[in-house]
Amino acid sequence: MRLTTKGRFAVTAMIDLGLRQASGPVTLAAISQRQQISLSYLEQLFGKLRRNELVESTRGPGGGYTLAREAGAITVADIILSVDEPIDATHCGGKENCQNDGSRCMTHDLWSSLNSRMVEFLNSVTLQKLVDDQVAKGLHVEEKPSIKRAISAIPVSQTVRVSGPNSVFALGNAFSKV
Amino acid sequence: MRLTTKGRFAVTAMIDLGLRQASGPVTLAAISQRQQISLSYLEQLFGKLRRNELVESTRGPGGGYTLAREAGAITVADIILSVDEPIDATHCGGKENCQNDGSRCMTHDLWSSLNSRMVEFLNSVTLQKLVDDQVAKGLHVEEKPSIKRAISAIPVSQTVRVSGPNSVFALGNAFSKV
DNA sequence: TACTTACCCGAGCAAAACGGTGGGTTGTTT
DNA sequence: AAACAACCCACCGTTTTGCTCGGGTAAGTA
Repeated sequence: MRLTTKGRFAVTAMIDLGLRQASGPVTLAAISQRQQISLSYLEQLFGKLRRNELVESTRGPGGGYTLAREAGAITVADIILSVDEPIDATHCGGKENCQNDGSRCMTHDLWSSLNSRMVEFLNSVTLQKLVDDQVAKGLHVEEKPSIKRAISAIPVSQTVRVSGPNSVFALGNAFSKV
Repeated sequence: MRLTTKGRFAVTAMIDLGLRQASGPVTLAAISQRQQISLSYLEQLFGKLRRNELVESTRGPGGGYTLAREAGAITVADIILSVDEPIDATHCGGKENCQNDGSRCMTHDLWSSLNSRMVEFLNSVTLQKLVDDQVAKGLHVEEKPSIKRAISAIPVSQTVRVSGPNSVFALGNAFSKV
C-alpha cells in the first residue's frame, strides 16, 4: 500500500464520476477540465481502474465512464490499490534469506500487519461516503443555488446527448438528491 | 501524508531501536546489519528523526541513538511525518484560484479530511505497540531461547563497552520483559 | 597527545516513479 | 463520411528514492 498523489488523483476523479454519472457516462475530458488533471494522465488512471473492474467504459459519441458498481460498494482502498500497485519494503523479496544474528528480518510480519490495518481503514471509507460529504459541503459552502443552475445548464446544450443508448436516463432525475 | 518505503524503513529502524535501547545507546551500524539498511541511508533518516526530536544521539565510543521519549509516546505518524515530509496534492497551492465552472476545486476539503483521518489512525499506533507485537511474534516463532542467548552474548564481548557514562545500566535488567 | 569510535554533513548517482505529451487506432453515433 | 471518445503506446523531463563516497567533528579511551 503506497499513498501518493497518484492515488489522490484517482480518488478525486472517482468522486467527480460519482457526482455526475447519474446523467449518463462521464467523459474524461470533462473530468480533466473540472479537476485540472491532464487528459492523458486520466486515461492511464482509468485504464487501470477499468482493468480492476471499478469503472466501465462506453465508446463513441455520448460515451464515457460509469461506475462498475454502486458507489457504496467501492472503497478508497479499492481505488488506491488499483492505480498504485503495491511495492515490497523487504530486501529479501518475500523469502527468508535475511536472517543474520538471531533476529530474522522482522520487516515481513511488521508491514503485513500495519499494512493490513491501513487497508482495513481505507476499506471502511466508501466512495459513496466521500460523494455525500462533497454534496453536503457544496451546499453549505455556496449558499446560492448556483450549483443547481450549473448542473441543469451544462448537460442540455453541449455536453450530453439526449438520444442514443448511452443516455437513456439523461436528465430529469439527475442529482435528485441535491 | 505520503507513505513510501522511506517511512517504512524509518519505522523498522525505530522498532529495532526500541527493542535494543534498554542496554544503552544503539549504533546505526548495528541497526544497519540487523535490518539490512545501508548505514549512510540510516544516517540520513536518523538525522531527520533527531531534528524532529524523536531520538537523541550520543557521540563517541559507546555512543549511539536512544529514543527521545518513551516508546508509548511515539506514534507511527510521528516517524513517517519526520522522514517523509508531506506534499500538497492540490494544484492551486492552498489558494482558491481553481474554480472553473461552478464546482470549485474540491481537492482541498476532501484530502484534508481524509488526510486527517489517516494521520489520526497512524497516531493511534504507538511504537510501543509495534515493539510489543514484535516481541510476542519473536517468542512464538522461534521456540528455542536463542534470542536470549544472542542478547546476553552480544554486548559483553565486543559491541558494548562497560565503562563510561553511556553504558551505566549496561546489562542485568536488559530485556527483562523478555 | 594520539587514537578510536561514531555521529554529522554534503555531494553525487543510478534507477524508479511522477506527471504529462503526442500520435495513432478502434468502435459508435449522427 | 464525419465526429466523437475510449483505447493504446512510446516517449520525455523532472523529482524522488535509495544508496555510496568522502570528509569532518565531537566524545570518549590509552
